[in-house]
Amino acid sequence: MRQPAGRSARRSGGERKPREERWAELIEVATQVFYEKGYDGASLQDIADRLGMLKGSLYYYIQSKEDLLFDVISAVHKEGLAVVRSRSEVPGGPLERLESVIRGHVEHTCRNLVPTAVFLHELSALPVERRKEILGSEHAYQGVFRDLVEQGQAAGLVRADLDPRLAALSILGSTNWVYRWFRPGGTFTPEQIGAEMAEMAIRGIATEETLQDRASR
Amino acid sequence: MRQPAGRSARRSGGERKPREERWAELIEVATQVFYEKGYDGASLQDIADRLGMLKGSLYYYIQSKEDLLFDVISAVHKEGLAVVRSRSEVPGGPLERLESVIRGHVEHTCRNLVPTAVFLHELSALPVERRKEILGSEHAYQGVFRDLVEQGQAAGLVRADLDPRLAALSILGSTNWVYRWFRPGGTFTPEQIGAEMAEMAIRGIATEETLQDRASR
DNA sequence: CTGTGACTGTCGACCGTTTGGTAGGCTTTT
DNA sequence: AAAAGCCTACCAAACGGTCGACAGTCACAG
Repeated sequence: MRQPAGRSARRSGGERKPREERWAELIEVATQVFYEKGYDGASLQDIADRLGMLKGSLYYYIQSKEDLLFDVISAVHKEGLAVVRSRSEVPGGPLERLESVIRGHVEHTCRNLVPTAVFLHELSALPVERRKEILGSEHAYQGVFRDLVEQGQAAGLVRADLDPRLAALSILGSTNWVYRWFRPGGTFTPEQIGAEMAEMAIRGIATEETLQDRASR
Repeated sequence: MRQPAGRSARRSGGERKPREERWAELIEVATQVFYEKGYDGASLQDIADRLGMLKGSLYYYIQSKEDLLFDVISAVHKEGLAVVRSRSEVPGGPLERLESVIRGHVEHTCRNLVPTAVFLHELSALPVERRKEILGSEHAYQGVFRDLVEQGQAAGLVRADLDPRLAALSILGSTNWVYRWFRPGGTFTPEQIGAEMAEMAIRGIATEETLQDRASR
């Protein structure tokens, strides 16, 4: 437990804040700590320390450590999915929509690096039921990508011999991997990454004719 | 600790095996347990239980829990890197080599799902120094892919406006993501996945002329 | 063929620390 | 005076790790 100084240190920091404000801080700090140490490697002590409160006090806000991870993850997931879903309904053909989805997804990942990393990396620390509660029984993200690929095939824009599930997983792989190497202020901007990845993805699945049409525009 | 029955149960399983054999078992079991529970989530007790021995006995083989993870990870990594490196020197042009690398990488991942997953997922549980000891100071995998892309550009086969690092990361992303969804006996075979991913990747980075040449072959 | 001693692999009990979690009381705000 | 926010003090369990004891195995001497 190791309280800094059980004896002499009376109510040291102990700032009192309204519930909502503290809750926001809690989520933020927990996200950061889970990011740095992983869910199992992080202790409630770590989180409490950084908030300037005692471990026991956390239970005024949460019911369990697991709940905390759940809240962190489900928040990012909801947000990310909203971005992707809205982009998938943008005006234009399937390929324009796919491009928009990829760019949006990548940019959102880069701008929310820490929460996204926790989502992608620590989801497996949740028990299956709670995982499903977040993802839906069918993987939602995957579905958006796959649908767009299928629409592209229906319109003759995407190679017909391609398995749409595989294509979706491939694209999702390259975009989801971004959280492993992107660093803000690094060589690339989120927009650059999004744009180039979208371009590669679309060229990867398009028919030759589609590519020529796009080139001559 | 909870020994099954400290009193009555004399040497229960306690099979005695030669060092090498046990070591192999240990690595295998540890890999599996790390896969299922994650490094921090797994306890030496879990591993010992599955080996039919006591926790303390593990220290006849290892110096620390961390060493165990290190050994598990560095083994897969060495193997995987060897596959990729050898494939990168296959006869043919840069694109043929890239295709071979991607196929080899994906197939190796699928056929060594569990160790690969531990490598990709738990590497971050190692302290930085030991991580570098495995990866080399420059990320080796990434280098192989990037080099091939650059060679492709030099030969005019790959779009010149593409950043080779970004292209490498994109390809590596889609292939490394495979460990998250592939299941043996599922819809796709490793060969299928490797082939389709290679095709998508190459089309994604190639110039229009290259694609037409390939199509007319 | 037997006796002996060194070695090897495992046990069993233990240590100090940390963990997630609980309960009741104190203080500040409303 | 009630409610909200946080602290103190505690718990049982689990963790990684240590260490002396000891049984089974094997090589070799007699």
